[in-house]
Amino acid sequence: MTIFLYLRSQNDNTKVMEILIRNKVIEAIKILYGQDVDEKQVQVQTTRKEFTGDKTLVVFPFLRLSKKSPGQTAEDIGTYLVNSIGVISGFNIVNGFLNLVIDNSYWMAQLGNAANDEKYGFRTSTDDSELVMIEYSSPNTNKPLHLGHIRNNLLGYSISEIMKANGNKVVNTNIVNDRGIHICKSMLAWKKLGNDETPESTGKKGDHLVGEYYVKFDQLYKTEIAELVAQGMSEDEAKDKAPIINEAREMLRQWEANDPETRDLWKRMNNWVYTGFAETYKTLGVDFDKIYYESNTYTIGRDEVLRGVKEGIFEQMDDNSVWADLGKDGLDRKILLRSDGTSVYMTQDIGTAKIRYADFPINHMVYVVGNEQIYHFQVLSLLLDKLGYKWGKDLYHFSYGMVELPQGRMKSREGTVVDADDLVADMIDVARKVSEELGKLDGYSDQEKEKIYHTVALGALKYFILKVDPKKTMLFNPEESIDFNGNTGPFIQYTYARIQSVLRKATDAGIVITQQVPAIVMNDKESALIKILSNFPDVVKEAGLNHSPALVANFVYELAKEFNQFYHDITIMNEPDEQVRIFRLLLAKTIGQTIKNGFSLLGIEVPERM
RNA sequence: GGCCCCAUAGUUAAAUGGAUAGAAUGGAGGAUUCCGGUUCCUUUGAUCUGGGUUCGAAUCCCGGUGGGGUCACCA
Repeated sequence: MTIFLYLRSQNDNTKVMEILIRNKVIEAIKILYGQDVDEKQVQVQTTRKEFTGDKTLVVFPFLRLSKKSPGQTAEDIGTYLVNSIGVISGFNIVNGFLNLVIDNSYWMAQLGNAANDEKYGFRTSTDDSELVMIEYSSPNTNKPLHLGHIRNNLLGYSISEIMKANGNKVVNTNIVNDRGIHICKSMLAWKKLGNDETPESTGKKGDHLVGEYYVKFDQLYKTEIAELVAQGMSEDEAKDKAPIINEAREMLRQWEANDPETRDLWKRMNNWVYTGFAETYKTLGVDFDKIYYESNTYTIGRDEVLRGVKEGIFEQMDDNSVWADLGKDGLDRKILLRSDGTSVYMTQDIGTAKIRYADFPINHMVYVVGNEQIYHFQVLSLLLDKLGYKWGKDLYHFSYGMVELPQGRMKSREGTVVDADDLVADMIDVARKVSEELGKLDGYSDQEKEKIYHTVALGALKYFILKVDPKKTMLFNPEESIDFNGNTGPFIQYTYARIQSVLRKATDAGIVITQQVPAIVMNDKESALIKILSNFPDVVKEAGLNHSPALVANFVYELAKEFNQFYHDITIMNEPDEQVRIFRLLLAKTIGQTIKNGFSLLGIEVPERM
């Protein structure tokens, strides 16, 4: 049959059927009505499940070409398609929608494709694949990671995996905000109040210890402001004149001047933080190919800004501060260097961008950063463009919404944050409790059990966050801990574990599951499963185009849910016909593999038992 | 105030301009001699508002309302 030859000739087999149908529809309209039709007018989509059929053609756009009723037009085209495409075995018409029925032989072949490909749905990169650099995480070294960072890290990692699955070469990068006035604040507070406390002496995780001093700085600062205001100073003036903030500013100048004592303290405290971060990253299962530090890139940014001044792109004021006037671009004036010559965030990002493009042949740069920085990236893109970098305009800011608590926004300075480490620890406790009640892990060692609790806890957390549209602000209520039932990670992990359990039983019974699909007559449940399964390559592609982990999450859930219905209604191991039994085992195995592949795009592991 | 984003069942959330707006959770009721009861089935309940474009609008355009962000010599 032509369709199968066509399939084999295409490495990229997404939407093959839709494309074939579309081409035949164009042909049909030419032959039947003598008219040319625009490709975009031919809409072929998957039939909604309440109707009979597999693919649906919308015939409304053709009515003015056919000059016939919707029903008659659909009848004409349907007949033509049945005669010209072998695997279309029939059609029905409902309200101007032409539903095409595709023969089971086609779906059998689809299962064969999937079953014989461990990386079904994924494309591999080649020498001429595009290089995508993805920046995510981007922590400050003055406080530990919190729930907001978790959303960032999970999105960044997942987008990276999705881009890889679409055949791109990917470099995961992290820019560490390791310098600046905010870092000096925690250093200063430690110097004043720290009594030489260290992670070792206190038993605290390094990033947590440093974070405590950042909070202490803010408390001191607020006290001083209140005192000055009490003496009759205005709030704004007090904020500027408070002794401790001026000490912090002086410390930043000392740091930029390479003062040895300041630099030593800085290195020491940053190293505490890095040790802490490494632990959190490991727990979350995220990693980076290349880490940049702003302490290394800000000078490059400063040089770029000064070049801009020389070339008349930016202006230097009498007090030495440097500004970009973006009035003509519809934006405001933006400071690039302070009057004391020190750098700001924007300066650093200019330097970081420049060095990245020097280090890698980047085709596509993605910044995974919260939506409160939309303006920042708009400006960054413009500034780089003005500085003469042709890629400046191409930066893609993947912005995502805040994570809010029931009482509102998290504020690290006020200590109202959900700490990343605490949250994960809580999730693991819940997973342990649920698992112990079920007792499926009896006989496992404590170490094996802990590994599974970790997998399930992280699965719950990651799925909970990634299934939500990244654009949307999400509410997280720590009181109602994340569900393990319904549309959740553990539900899908459970489905996977269940499949593995059946496969183990089959192996124990000496059944060999061949890669060859047995030629049996499928029932409706079986073909329904294959139809969902065969969408996977397309979902991977769409997820890549839209940078959307949520599409993958929805797909995997749909697949798992359909499998559970199948599993509930139809026996696998008790099926008397051996060929049918093997077919079902192969189907189950392939679905398990696809769940695993889909979840890998979300950074979620699947357990063999749970 | 300028600019940007968001608005769908009580709650969390789907839907390249297409059919009767699809799920989960919660509530109510039920099934399963089962290969893992974290399963399955039934029921309840939603597109903020007013115009416009279209054969067709949750979706696109304009005006409201509500919420959030941003416009720092913070990052």
